[in-house]
Amino acid sequence: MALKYSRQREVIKDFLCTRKDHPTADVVYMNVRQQFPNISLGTVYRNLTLLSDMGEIIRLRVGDGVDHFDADTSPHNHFVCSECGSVIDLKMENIDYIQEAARKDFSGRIDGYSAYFYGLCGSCCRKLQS
Amino acid sequence: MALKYSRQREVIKDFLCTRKDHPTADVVYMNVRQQFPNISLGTVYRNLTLLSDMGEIIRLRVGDGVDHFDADTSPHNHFVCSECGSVIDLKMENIDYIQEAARKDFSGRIDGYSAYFYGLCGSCCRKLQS
DNA sequence: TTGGAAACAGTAATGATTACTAGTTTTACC
DNA sequence: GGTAAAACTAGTAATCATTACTGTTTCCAA
Repeated sequence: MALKYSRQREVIKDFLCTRKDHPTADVVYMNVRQQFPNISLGTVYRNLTLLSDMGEIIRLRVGDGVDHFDADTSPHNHFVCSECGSVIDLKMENIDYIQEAARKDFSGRIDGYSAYFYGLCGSCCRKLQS
Repeated sequence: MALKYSRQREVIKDFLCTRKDHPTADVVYMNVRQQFPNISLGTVYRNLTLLSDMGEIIRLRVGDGVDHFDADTSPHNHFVCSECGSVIDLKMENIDYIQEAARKDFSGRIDGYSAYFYGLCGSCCRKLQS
């Protein structure tokens, strides 16, 4: 009986599924609170951690000091805008082969990697031109 | 006269050059304090940020919630042990070409990427076998 | 030498996240 | 349906890395 049903967890997961912008815990909290006014921030954090431990969502660490969460667990990469901070999905070929390159001259075991790209997003690019 | 000499900054940089294990700000502080007992943690943080802004050192964010610093600014990749948390240099071919893959179908501008590998380091591998 | 910018030590504040606690909900079993 | 243990919750306090503030000190160009 390790895991019990929880309405709060369902609502959090459902909310995350509606978003493609990789919200932070705080953004999840703000939004979920509209349907669930009494939910506590701790509950949001606990369930986001639980869901990501179960592999139902992904925790993204893109170096801005705040964790982002993604309900899309299919393999894909991310881009972070240095200007506006938005986190965007990248449509690109799979680059898992970089693991082979890393394994070549390494005595330990490589289980995976974390990679993200940064620069200016399309909309910030346009703004900076004008 | 934007940048002035500072003994503290020099000592911090020198210490970092002696280390290949990518210490955190706190580790730098602990060690530098042995030669410089009155140095303040804020000074360590400020100078690490300054040095990395100038490109003399690199700030590493490997998802453990603490920044690591590296005096080796030549292009190379890093490995993080999931067991002991150590951060290790990887000798591997350059993988900058993944940026081209990312640029292919993207409307913004890609300036760079951040990547690190994780798994078990050599020494933790051996420990877990016995 | 000296004036002002830059840096400093020491301390307080910030902000994301985690831990704690007493009460509530879920669920396996009767 | 009843019930009890385990999981979960809200609310709050604590943690911990990092940054900001403040009054003093150091550096350096003129």
